[in-house]
Amino acid sequence: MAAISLVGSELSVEEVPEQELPPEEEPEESAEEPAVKLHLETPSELEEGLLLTVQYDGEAEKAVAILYGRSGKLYAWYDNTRHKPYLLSDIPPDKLKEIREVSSNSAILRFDSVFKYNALDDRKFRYTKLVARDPLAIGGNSSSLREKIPAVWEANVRYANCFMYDRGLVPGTPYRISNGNLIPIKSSAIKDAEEFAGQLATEAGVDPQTVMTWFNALSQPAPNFKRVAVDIEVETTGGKLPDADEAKQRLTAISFCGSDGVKRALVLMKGDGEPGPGEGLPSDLVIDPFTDEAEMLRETFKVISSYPIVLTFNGDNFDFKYLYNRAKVLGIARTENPIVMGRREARLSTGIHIDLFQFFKNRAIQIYAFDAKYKEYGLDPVAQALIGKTKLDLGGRAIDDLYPLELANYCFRDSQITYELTSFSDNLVMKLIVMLMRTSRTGMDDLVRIGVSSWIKNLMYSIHREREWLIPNPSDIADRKKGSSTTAIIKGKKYKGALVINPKTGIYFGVTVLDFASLYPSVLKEYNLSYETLNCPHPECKSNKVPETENWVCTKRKGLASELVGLLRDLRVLWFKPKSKDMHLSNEYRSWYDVAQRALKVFLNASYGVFGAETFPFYCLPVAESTAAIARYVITSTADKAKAIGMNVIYGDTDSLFIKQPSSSSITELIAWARKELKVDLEIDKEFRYVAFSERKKNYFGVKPDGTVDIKGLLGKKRNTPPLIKDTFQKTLTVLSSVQTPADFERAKGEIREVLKETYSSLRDLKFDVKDLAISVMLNKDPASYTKTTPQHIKAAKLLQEKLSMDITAGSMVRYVKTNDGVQPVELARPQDIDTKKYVDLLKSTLGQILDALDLDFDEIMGERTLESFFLAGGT
DNA sequence: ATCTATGGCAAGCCGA
DNA sequence: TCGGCTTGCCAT
Repeated sequence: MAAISLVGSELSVEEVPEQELPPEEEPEESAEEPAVKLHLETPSELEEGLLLTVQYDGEAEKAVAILYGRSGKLYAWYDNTRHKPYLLSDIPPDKLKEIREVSSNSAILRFDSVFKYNALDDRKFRYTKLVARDPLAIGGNSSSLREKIPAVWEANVRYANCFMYDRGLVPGTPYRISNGNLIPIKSSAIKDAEEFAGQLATEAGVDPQTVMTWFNALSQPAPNFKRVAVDIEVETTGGKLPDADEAKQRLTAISFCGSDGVKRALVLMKGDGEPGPGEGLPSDLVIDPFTDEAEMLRETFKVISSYPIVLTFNGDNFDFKYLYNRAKVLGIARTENPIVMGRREARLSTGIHIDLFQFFKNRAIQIYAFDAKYKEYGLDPVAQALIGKTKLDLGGRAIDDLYPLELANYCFRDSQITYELTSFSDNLVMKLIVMLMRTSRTGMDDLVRIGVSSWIKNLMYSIHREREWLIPNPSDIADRKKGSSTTAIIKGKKYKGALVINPKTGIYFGVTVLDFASLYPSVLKEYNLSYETLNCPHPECKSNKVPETENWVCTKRKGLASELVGLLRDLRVLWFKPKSKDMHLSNEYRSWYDVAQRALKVFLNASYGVFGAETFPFYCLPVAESTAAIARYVITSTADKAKAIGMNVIYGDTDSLFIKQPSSSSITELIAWARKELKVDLEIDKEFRYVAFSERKKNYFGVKPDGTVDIKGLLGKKRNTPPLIKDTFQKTLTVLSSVQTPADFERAKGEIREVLKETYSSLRDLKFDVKDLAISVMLNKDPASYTKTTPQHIKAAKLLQEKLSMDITAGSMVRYVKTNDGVQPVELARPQDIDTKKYVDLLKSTLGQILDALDLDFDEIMGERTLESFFLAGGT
C-alpha cells in the first residue's frame, strides 16, 4: 500500500487496557462532543500547518488544535496556556460562594473578576468569571453550574470554540509550532490591498487592522488537501436498507478513491468463488478480494487512518455508523477502529471526516453557492447537477445479485463521484469550505455539519470575545425589545416583508431591469442596524425612527452587525468580485477570488434572515422588521422618483424595477439619486428584448437579446409538472424566443398551435409513456403525519407502502398519475387508466399562463373542433 | 441539536 | 357549491 500511516508507532495501543475504556453511553443531555482520543503526532516544532479545527480532549482536559501539515499529514497541538472553561455571572464571588452547589463543587478552580462591555445597556460592567476544571462542570448536565446559578452568561459556548475565540484562532489559516507554542503565520500583505484596506477603513469608520486581518484571512490560497472518499455496500434482505445501528448484515464491498490516485475496491467473495464478468471495470481500479469479512474491515480501517481527510456521502448516518457497529459485531477491538461515533456525527481519531451529504443539504450552500442547481440531496441528483455524472445503472438488477467484480465496480463508482464532488472546478468545494471556515471561524468538522445561522453565531461570538463584549443571553435581547410593529400579509408570519409592485399585464419590448446590489445587507450597513442599536436605551435616539414602524436606531454608536455585514459586503462588492473578473490576473487567482466572493455571498444573504429566526442566539425581531421596512421604503421611493422623471415602471419585486424603454440619461439620473438620497447602489441587472406579464405577481417570462428565455414562477418550470407538459412548455418557449418584433407574433401563434395539437393527439391516442405524465412531489413529513388532509401525493405514497412495501419517509419523492379511479403511483399505473381529461386541464392551465400574457386564448388557439374531437375520441 | 425571512401561485381537501 | 385551509414549490 502506498499510503502513509498516520498512526505513529510510538502510540502503542497496549497502553490503554481494555477494562479502562470509557463507558459506552455518552452522558445524558451532554452538550459536549464525546472525548476523542486522537491518534496524531504532537510535535513541539512545526514550520507550517493549516488550522483545521479545535477539539476538546476529555482525558487530557485540554483543548487540542488539529493542524494540516504541508506533506498532507495531521498534527495535534495541546493547549499549553492552562486555559480553562468558565462562565460569567454578575453576582460577586462571596455571594456566589453562598450557593451550596457552588461552594461544594470540587471542579471550580477559581473566581476572577473581569470587565465586559454590555452593548445592550451601553456600559461597562464587572462580572465574576467562574473558572472550572472541565466543560461539563459549566454546562451539559443537570448538576452543571449554569443550572445552579441564577444569572449566568456565556455558559453555552462550546468549550473548544470558547478556547478558539479567546486565543483569536482562525480555522483555515496557517500556524506554526515553535518551542511548543502555537503561533499564527502572518501572510505577506498584498500591495494594493493595503492601500485599499486603508481607504475602506477610513470610509466605513472601521479599524484598518480589522480590515487587513480579513484581507489576510480571505486572500491566502488553500492547499490541495490529501483526501480519500469511501463508500460501502451491505447485503440486504428484501431490498430494505440495513439498519446501521444493529449492523446485522455482512459488508460486501468497500471502495476508496483518493486525491493521490488511489482507486481501490475491497470485495467479499461469494460462496461459489465466482468473480463474475469484469467488463466495464476501470483499468486502473485495483480490486482486493476477501473471504474474511473482519479482515476486509481491518484493511478498511487502515486505509481510512492513512488519510488526513476522509469524505463520505451520508457517512454520519450510514456508512461510518455501519462500519463502527459492524466492527463491534465482528469483535474488532475499539483500538483498531478509528471511527468515533457521536450522537449525530461520525468523527475520526486519525483525521477529519467530511460528510458531503450534510454539506450539500445545507440550504445556504444549495441556494447561494450553487444557485439551486440541485433540488434533491441524494448522491445521484447532486452529482448529476454539479459534475454531470450518475451512479452506475444496474439495469433493474438487485445489488445482492451482482457478482463480486460487478459489485466492486458499482461501489467504486460511488466513491469516485463522492471524491469528484470535491475536486471539480479546481477543488471548488474544498476551497469553499476553507473560505467559510475563515469567515465563520468554525472548524472544518463542524462547518460541514451546521447551518448558516450557526456560522453567523460563531462569527459573532468570536468578535464579541475579541472586543471584550459580553455575549448577551437571548432573553436579555428579548427583554429590551418590543415585538413587531408591522403586520404580516401572510397569516402566521411575524412581520411584514418585501414589496411586490403589481405587474402591468401585457407584452413590452425593450425592457431594462434595475436592481439594488445586495439590498438587505446594504440596508443593515447604511442604516446602522444591529441587535444593540435597535431600540437602544438612549432617550435622545428615540426620534431616529424607522419608517412604517415603532422602532428607532441608535445615533451614538456603530452597530456590530451593521459594521460586520458592511465590511463583508464592501470586501465582496469592491474587492473580491471585481478581482474575480480581472483579466490581468492569472486563472488561479481569479478562481480563488471567485470562491471568496461566493463564500461572502452566502454570509451576506443570510445575515438579515437570521435576526428573524428564534433559533438564532442574537434573535432580534426589530432588526429583521426594520430591514424589511427600510427596503420597502427604498424601492417605493425609487419607483416614485423614476415615475417623476418620466420612466415607465411596469413591475418590481423586493429589490428590482422593470422599466420600459428608459433613456440612458434617466437611468444615470436615477442611479445617482438612489446613491445620494438612499445610500444604496442601483445597478443595471439585465435587458430584455421583450417581457410578457400575466396579471400574476412573481410570474412572467422575458426574452433576452440573444434569444435566451428567462422564466419566473410559471407552472411549466415547477418540478411537480409532468414531463410531457414541461416538454410542451419548452417547445412553446423555443417558438417565443424567435420572436423579434410585435409582428412576429402572428407566425408564432401558428407554431404554438401546432405544438399544442401534437401534445393533444398523443394524449387522445394514449401514445405516451405513463412516466411522462408523472407528477413528482416531495414529502416534507412522514406519510403518517399528514393528519389535517390527505393530499394526492400522500394517497399515492400510502399505496406504495401497502402494495409494494416501499420505504417512504420525509424527503422521499413520490411520482403519481391521475387515473379515472383516483391517483395511482407511476409504478402501478397503465396508460389505459389515465384520466386524460385531467391532463388536458393541466396543459391548459400551464400553457395558459403564457397565453394570458400574449393575450391569446387556449380554446381559441386549439379551435372548437379540436376540443370536440378530443373528447369524442378519447375522453368521457 | 433543530437549519434565515416573507410574498405569491396553484391544486386539492374538507367542512359549512 | 363555496371558501378557508393545507401543501408544495418558486421569487427574491
